Amino acid sequence: MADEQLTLGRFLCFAIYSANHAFNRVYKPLLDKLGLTYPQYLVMVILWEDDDQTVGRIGERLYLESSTLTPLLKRLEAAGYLRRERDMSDERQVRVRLTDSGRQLRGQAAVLPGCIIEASGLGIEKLQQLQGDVSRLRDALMTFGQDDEASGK
Amino acid sequence: MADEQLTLGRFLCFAIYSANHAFNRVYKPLLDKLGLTYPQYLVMVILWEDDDQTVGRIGERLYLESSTLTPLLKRLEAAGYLRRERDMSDERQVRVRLTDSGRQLRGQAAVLPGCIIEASGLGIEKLQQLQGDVSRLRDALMTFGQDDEASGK
DNA sequence: GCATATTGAGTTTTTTGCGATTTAATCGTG
DNA sequence: CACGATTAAATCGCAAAAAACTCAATATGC
Repeated sequence: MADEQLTLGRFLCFAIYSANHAFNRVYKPLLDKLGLTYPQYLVMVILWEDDDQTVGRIGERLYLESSTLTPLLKRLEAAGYLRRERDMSDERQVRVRLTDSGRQLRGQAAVLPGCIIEASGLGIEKLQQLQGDVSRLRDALMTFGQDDEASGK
Repeated sequence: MADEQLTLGRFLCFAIYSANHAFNRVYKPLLDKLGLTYPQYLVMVILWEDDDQTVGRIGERLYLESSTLTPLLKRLEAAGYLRRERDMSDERQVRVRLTDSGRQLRGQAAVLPGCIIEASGLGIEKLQQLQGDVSRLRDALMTFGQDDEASGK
């Protein structure tokens, strides 16, 4: 029973870990053409959905700290895809906005999700269900972490 | 239809990406006590299952290249958990073997999977099903990548 | 038996990611 | 208003991961 749990628990985390790698490998050649890395692509996706967000808000959605995002955003700024400007009314915040070049990239990136769906070899329903299950798992894991902090300290 | 695909494909990869992060965060405090990182833990798990493997074989099972594994294995060697020795009969290969200290670590790591199962908040059946689904997704993505190389080049 | 191809690890460099600390701006309270 | 507390982002230092490339050992073809 204990051994059974051992095996199961180990393998779900490994399945997620290796599936993440596999996604990376499929995305890599496609993203190379756009000059983006995978985390950079995720930031662009967020901005294509809602332009003009603060660093903190982007971090909330991607679960990343400012220490990770700041250099990443600077690289995207250097590539000409976005601008970083202090908010007028609250100068602690930095607002991130797409440039024309960044908006144009969206068209070129539009083929990506289709490629991924094809590569997954799964139907839309199954993909949708998996996305829901994995997202709920993530939320449970994150909640657990917070509980731990609250009770442990 | 095209837009629907866009959203789905994007979010499944993000669900996996963020779930992987969440696993990392849950594992981190537990692994810190053992002086291991998450990928280092995965290597140890493989060696606990089958000791005395080559770098290449470990890479096959974890889907990692030697460029990733070599530095990682050197750190584990420096920590005293394993030894790396050239194979006598084929000196291109390096055989990786646990030390006594590395074998002892298994006992301390035994609590981890239970913690992860608890953190996931899911039942054994659901975990098992998810593990299967995500593993199959990974295999499909990897097969696609290989097809791509074979036909594309 | 020798030249070439292939294989297996290692090296180098860039990006990612986190924790701890720092700086600057804003908020609250007296 | 002024003081300290809080917030947002940036910086620094570090470990890790991934890709491109190199190097050495073995295998293969002639």
